[in-house]
Amino acid sequence: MTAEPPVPATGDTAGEPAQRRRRDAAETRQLLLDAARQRFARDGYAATTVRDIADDAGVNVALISRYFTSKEGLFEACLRAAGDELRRTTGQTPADRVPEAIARHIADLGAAGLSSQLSLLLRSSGDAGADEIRRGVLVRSSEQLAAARGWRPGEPGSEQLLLRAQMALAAGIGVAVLRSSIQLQPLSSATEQDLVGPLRDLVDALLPPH
Amino acid sequence: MTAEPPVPATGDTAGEPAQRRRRDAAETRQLLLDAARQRFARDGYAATTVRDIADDAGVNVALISRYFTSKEGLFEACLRAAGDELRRTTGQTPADRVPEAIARHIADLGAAGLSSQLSLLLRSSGDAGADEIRRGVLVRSSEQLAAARGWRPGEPGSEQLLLRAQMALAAGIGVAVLRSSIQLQPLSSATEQDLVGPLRDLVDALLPPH
DNA sequence: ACTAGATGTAAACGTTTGCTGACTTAGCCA
DNA sequence: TGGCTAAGTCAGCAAACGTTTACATCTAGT
Repeated sequence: MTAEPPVPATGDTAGEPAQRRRRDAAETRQLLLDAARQRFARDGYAATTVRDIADDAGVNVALISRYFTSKEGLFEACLRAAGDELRRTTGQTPADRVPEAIARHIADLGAAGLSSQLSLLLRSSGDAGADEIRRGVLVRSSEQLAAARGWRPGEPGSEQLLLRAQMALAAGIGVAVLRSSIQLQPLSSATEQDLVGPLRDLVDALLPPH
Repeated sequence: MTAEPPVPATGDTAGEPAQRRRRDAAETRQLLLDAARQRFARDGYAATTVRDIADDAGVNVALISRYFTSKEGLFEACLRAAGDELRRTTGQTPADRVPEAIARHIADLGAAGLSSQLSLLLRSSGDAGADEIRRGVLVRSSEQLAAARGWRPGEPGSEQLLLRAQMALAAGIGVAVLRSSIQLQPLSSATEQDLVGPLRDLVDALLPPH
């Protein structure tokens, strides 16, 4: 459904961040989105309750239904945000800088970290619509990654390259989850510097620079 | 009434021999275990209901509490079974055959497949005890994997090797999940032969044969 | 200043969840 | 056979879930 909540009238007094309104639909929406992304990424969809999210955001539960129609709608919004972020990374990164970019994503364990957006991508919601969004995000990201190493759609024999790009993506997501969600040591406490070397080896082995 | 040993120790899953006891605690336990492993791996812990599991196993719900105390107890039992299986693979495999072994695990997409046991390892239950078991399984498996490439506990500078082994494990689990749970194409329909090559490159890059 | 609509609140709805206790039935031995 | 115990069934509880409804309060435009 394209159920759009009452459009947050942010058009007024644009570019006025200093003046924080006490009632700001756009800000409330964003608070919910941030809280939900963290919860969904860390605990999974089913284990996360809408009351948890609302409490984290410091906001009333009913506003989830108001702004995102339902819990599923909120999850889909999180997926889209994570997909945009990921595509931005894999898209506008020079081919030889991909391992560093992935390492930066994975290493960022902060509360609002990019790592949680990676973990989000393998949390299933049980909702068919969300699954489709997630697949689309992953397909596009892996295609961008493969393209950076010479893959062209439909080219014979290039299926192998796409497969290898997807495995590299899977590896990155796996590392992100074992770090943030499972908290496996010493992987969990490794720094970005610790990760970038092995990741470079990994990516270069799967996708040889051409 | 033909006398039958009290515990037939049934090993088969589907094959229904004519002489199946109508009341067999050991078999019922195993039916529940198999059904639970599949459900937990595919849908996650929180999204799986005990009624779902019982229905899949063709067994009454109350028997879960009887045989496994609780839903969490059943999950922990699944985790232990998956851990034994994984440790058996990483443990008694020659160092240079590790990629093949991992590929075999990942490629097995059957209903009672080994792949689902890999996916199980990154499903969180929200239970502290289960999380500890999972961490233990992953730590031991990664140590075995690292040891096969020369890692020795406590040796200075070998932390790097363990880290790389955990990343290889993470990569394998990530691939398994994207294949079975997310169903990402073409990764999902790749055969064992398709996977073993890239996996060999991946493992060798992370853990150079010494 | 007044009002209409946007924004937020509180409480409850109906459903589903994991789990339990009392019950019935099958299997086995004396 | 009779009877005792293991194995399985059944109905239902209390809590938690997502969602909705009715209401209160703030903000913006006139």
